[in-house]
Amino acid sequence: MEEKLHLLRQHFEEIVSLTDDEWNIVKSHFEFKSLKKHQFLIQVGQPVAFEYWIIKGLVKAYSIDEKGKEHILQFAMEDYWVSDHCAFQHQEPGTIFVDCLEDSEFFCLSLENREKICFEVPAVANFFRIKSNHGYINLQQRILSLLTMTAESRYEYLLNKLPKLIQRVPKKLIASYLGVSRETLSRFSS
Amino acid sequence: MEEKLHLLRQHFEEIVSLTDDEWNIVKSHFEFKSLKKHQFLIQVGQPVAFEYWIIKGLVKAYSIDEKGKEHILQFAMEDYWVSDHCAFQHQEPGTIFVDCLEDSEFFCLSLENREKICFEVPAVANFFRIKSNHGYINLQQRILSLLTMTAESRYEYLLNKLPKLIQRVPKKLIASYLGVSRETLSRFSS
DNA sequence: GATTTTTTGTGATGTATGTCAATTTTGAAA
DNA sequence: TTTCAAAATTGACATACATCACAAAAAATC
Repeated sequence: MEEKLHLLRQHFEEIVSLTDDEWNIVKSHFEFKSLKKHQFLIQVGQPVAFEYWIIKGLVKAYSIDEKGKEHILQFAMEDYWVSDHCAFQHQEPGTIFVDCLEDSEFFCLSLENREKICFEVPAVANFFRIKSNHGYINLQQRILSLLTMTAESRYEYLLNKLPKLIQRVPKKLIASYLGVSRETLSRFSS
Repeated sequence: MEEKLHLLRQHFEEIVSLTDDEWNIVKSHFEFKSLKKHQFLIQVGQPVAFEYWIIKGLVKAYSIDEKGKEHILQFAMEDYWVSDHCAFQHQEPGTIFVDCLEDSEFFCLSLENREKICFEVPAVANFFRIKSNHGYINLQQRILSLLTMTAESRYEYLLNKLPKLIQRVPKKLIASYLGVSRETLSRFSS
């Protein structure tokens, strides 16, 4: 476990510096969790007690529409954060599903604990501020890609941006992430 | 000007508390700017020196594709923040345009000053952290709406969510925000 | 290793939405 | 008030992509 916590510390220290004392405060506010492939991290209607940092593994966050079709909001793997941020932030029942595409391990942070360490250790507030800002920028780019690009060029773009991901994830899920039917994706060239 | 700064303070204090001393530090790091309708706040290829909090007015943030078509990333009005966050964060040339749909006034915050007040006044780091988080949640919902909803229901949804905006903005811009042609939007019922 | 399930590929067909063009309406400027 | 430019509407037609159906391939499970 010490090794895993060390990875988390590295993750923080990519953005901000922490003293050993600060780190000891921070790390004591996380819980460990491990799930097998196909198990759920978050479900619609259930409480969303945590934000999760992924130690290892791969998950998908998605919603299901009236017709039962799955729409993927995010893939998240090692070193990513994932949650139903909306439900988590407002402490409301989940609005999306998150489940494991591979056996996965997480460090879990409750809202209470997050606010606690953000106010006790200012560097942590800055860490999450900067992380959240990066996330915002990413989502803006995804929105632009949905507005400006054809399904095929979104696919090419993703192939370039996250080639490793494509290999770990069935194409029908990639299709669902891109907002295109799996049949159409299958007709694309590369 | 004191009145306008007071609005900004209120904006911060909706999320975090600030002592008078803290506020004096914070406010000294903002600059005032005023633009007329049709003037640019940010242009592609130009430096993006600031993030802007809108005191009054209305702007659109958009990119222009190879065919010269405009795609609206965001409308921003009173009490909103706007910038080319990506270019701003990395201090690179702008990748989008932001211009005024109405005469507008702004408080401007440089990257250097933002980082300064975030590290000098922890409450400010928390303010931006929480704001950024809210922004992230909003963008996630917009992505879901682009993935799951038809153009028509996205329009209805927007009518409900931001009725005031619709009245201040020509429909062809709404169309561009929704990712639909103005002709198609014009054929929708309500 | 055999069997079942999941994933992928491909054809035929339907549909939402885009594009082009012309007209009307609205609103801003003089 | 008149004039002019921008915005909105409407029709005809084009197209990217969805859907349905079925078959093949690959992967998971027993």
